[in-house]
Amino acid sequence: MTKEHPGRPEVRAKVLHAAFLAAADAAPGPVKVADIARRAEMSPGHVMYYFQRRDRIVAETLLHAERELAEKRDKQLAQAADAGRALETLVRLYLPSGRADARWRLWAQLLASAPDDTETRGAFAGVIDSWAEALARVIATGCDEGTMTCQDPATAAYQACRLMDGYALEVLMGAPGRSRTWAVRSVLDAVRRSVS
Amino acid sequence: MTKEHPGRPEVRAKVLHAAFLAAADAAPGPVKVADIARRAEMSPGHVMYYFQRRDRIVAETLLHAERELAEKRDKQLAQAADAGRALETLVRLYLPSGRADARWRLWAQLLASAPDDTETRGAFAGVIDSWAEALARVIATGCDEGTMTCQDPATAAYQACRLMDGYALEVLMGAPGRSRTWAVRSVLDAVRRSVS
Amino acid sequence: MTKEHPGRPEVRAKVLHAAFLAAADAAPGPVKVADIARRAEMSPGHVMYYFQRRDRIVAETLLHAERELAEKRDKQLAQAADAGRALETLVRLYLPSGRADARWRLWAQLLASAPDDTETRGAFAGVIDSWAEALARVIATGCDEGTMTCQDPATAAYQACRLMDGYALEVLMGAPGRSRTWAVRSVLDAVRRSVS
Amino acid sequence: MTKEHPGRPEVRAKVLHAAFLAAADAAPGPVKVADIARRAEMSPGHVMYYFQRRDRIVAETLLHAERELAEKRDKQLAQAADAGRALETLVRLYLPSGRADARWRLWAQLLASAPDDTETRGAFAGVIDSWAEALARVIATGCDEGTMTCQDPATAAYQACRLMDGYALEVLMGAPGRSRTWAVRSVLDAVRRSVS
DNA sequence: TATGAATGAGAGTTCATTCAT
DNA sequence: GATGAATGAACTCTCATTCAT
Repeated sequence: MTKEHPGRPEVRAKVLHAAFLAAADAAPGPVKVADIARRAEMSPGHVMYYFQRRDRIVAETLLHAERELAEKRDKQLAQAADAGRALETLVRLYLPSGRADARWRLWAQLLASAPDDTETRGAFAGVIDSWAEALARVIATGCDEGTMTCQDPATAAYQACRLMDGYALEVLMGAPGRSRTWAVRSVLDAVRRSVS
Repeated sequence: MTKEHPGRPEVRAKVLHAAFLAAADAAPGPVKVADIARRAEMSPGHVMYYFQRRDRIVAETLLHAERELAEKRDKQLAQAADAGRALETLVRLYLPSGRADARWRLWAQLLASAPDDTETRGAFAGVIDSWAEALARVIATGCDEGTMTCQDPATAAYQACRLMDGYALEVLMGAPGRSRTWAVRSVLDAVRRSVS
Repeated sequence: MTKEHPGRPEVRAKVLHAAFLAAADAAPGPVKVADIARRAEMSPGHVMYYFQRRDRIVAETLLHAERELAEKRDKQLAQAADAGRALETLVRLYLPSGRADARWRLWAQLLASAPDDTETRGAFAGVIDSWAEALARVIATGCDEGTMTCQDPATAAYQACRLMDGYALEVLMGAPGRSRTWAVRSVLDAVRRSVS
Repeated sequence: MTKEHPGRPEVRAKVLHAAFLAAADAAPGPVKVADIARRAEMSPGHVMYYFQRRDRIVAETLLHAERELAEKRDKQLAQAADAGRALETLVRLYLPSGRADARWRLWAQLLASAPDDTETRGAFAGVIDSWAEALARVIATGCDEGTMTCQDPATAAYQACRLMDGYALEVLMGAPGRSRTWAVRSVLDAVRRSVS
């Protein structure tokens, strides 16, 4: 899916990185091609040469960011001392860092004009599920360790991810008191209880 | 807060209604003032005369829609035969009808460029909390009836709402298999289990 | 000329006064009807009922302001101890108080879109000339008093007025150092020298 | 200051030229971007790509026109047979050609909404002063030639320029009898007398 | 590949003016 | 006379996208 694209992959990556940074910026609305180009130190025309439509940039940036984060996540989970620590790690990685979290801003932009083609939608579904699967493995490990109890880790994990989504929205909206710290604690409380 | 606005309140309501309908439309991106005006059968200038900034329309439309839905919700909950039915009613009202659900599209647009002023943010926080409170009452009733068990209805209700948010996002993204029906069933399952 | 206008003259005067105040306001551009209406504590529609076109308001406001100022001027000149004092009085009244001087701002707006009809233009020519005539009388008096020397007071006065116009523009442009004080002193110097 | 602008300088010049022509047009009010674009045979968007704000176009157009005129002026002054001719040349170049003089219309528009930033104001002050300096040189030359007498050419020149400003306003207002010819003659009379 | 000038459609917004009440 | 809602025409400005070089 990332194959058969024009241009050198390294340049594409540079654009994607630039778009990610641009998303975190003060600008509340959609990321602008010109902003991305400036950050990537190339011309807008060149950016468009790589990604024909602007929304592709947004979509692929998010996809790229999620893939990188998934790698990081799996690496950290593998190094976690126990399932409890792993759970905490995962939650911290998943939830937004605050109102300006680039990854979640991209999600919001994507939602505001959800892509039409099923292929892209499928790719995002995969990304979403990968978190649930990772969490399921953590829970399963916890069960093996005897620190957690769960009859259906897959379902529990999936629902925990949906719960995190909900808390993420609260953080993004930035209502008073809905900070990242609050969200992390709330989610951890809820998930721990559900697997105890 | 909604007071002291220029123009007759009935016309404001008409605009709000038009904006709501416009949001549900095929149009992928943000609602356009011209679209709203056309639906309300007035000129764009007139629309701007009532709401000086476009984002105010979006915000107030969602607020208005939520208030109306809250009324409907409370009415229906009052008429529910028992807490079980009430729960189902609430979940069905909360979750999006599908990818084109106007209310949830407005939420998405709002998230994509979250308002800066704390006042507006506070208003939305209130709207969000009102659902949790309603659900808490349902759960409390269920406990009284003996059909539910819950030590902390408020927290359980709040988390159930966040869970619904997460499922709502899935429906909005429209991945294959993530239909409204699936979401309703999944949420009901989860919530019932948590209060049993 | 001020006759045969619709509406009570007192209301017209109120509008004119409001427009004058509005011109002095922070707003750099042309005075807006809505601003005038707000200050006059009436509706925009009502303002338009009195003055059919916006530019008429501007023109009549300036005319009105000039007439009032002319009255004030003549009164003060009559009370002046001698021609020297009278000269100073006149110059101080004529020159702008600063960058936000309402009267001069109105002149600037008028210049930016000079009226087409000869009648209005004639009225303004009259206003302009009235200053020259007043100054001519001052100079003549000075000659009588023996404190000034001038063979052609009318011409000298007219040119002095044009000189003041030029200095007024400098003050309006607000270049560093071009303050009202500087303008007053410069003009007085020049005029005194020319009639000595 | 004029450097580091986007776009080729030749195109910028074309826009400036178009804006200058547009200012002279029948249109009474401020120059419109669309008019400029049409004359420059480009799209409004393109015009905005070169000058991000409309008022910059006005300001830079006038600045550009003044610079060109200054060049022309200095060239003609250098070729003038004597100071008397030079004086006449300068006055003719400075005064408006009539009510529709583009340069003076731009000045009027600028005055009607004087720029806020000191930098721009400084640039205009420079332009204004350059005329006074040129005239001062003419007068100095006249003194050398023995055809003029003046103890302080700088001040005399500055005041002569202010006098011309005043006459220019009269021509712009277009009162009956206030033609360019009249203004030229009047100014020349006055200035000659002051340096004789 | 790479540039960045050029486009053009269209967005939001403003505002004088009108008109029903 | 008086209101202020309603209009609609314009205007400036933005921005993804294209294209000649």
